[in-house]
Amino acid sequence: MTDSDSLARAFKALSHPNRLEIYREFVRYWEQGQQASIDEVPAGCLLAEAIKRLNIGAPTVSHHIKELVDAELITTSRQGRQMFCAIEPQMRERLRTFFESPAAEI
Amino acid sequence: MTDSDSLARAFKALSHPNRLEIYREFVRYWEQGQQASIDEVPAGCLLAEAIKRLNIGAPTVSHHIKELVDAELITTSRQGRQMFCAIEPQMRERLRTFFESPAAEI
DNA sequence: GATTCACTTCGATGACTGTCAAACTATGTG
DNA sequence: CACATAGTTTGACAGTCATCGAAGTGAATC
Repeated sequence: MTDSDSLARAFKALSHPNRLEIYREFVRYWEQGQQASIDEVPAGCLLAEAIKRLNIGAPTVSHHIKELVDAELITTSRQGRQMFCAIEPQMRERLRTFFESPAAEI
Repeated sequence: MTDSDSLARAFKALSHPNRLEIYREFVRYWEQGQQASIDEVPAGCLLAEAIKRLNIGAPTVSHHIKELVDAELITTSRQGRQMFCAIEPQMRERLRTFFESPAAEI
């Protein structure tokens, strides 16, 4: 996969308002977690909230999260029946530098 | 339009490899122009090249450029029958800061 | 072991997208 | 005016996407 392809894939994952909202909300939770020195976020409360706030069903949220994972924007893990999500700092950084020098391939 | 909507729109515009390539190529030309202290790029040569390199037709390129304009990633103007394109620095900066603090609304 | 919980997978559907060929517009050139 | 150039608009089509309801899975709880 070329550099442009993986970038395009990440942008695509963020190209839908609902998915972008989910990503932003993860970042919000995640940043709180960082302050408390844990690096993962229990997804449950967020997902339940996202389902309510964004007015979409659980299957759709599940699908959106998969896309975020496939685009390497987040990672997930499980403990029991809870899902945990973490931001992928590398991709976030890659995307930030893209807008500093969009022409540069990495 | 909410903050998330306009961000999502910009990401969508960059979510297709061909469109991303066109944007990157504009940035490349634009940065050369900046050094020569002009702020616009004659699109002609680029578009002809894009059509060849990316193997897509003129109507498709035209369509892609419109999407980039609608997303406020670039602006266009005309002189005679040549089109000129310029990068929108505000949007580029907005997107860069997004990846610094994705949760922050602006 | 039956039930609840927290998702996930499947199948379907309506909407959107990328692409092209053909026809069009507007500007410059002989 | 006729013709070429540079890009646009239109209409169509195949492919992708967001969403849902229904059914499934695997872990905790009773």
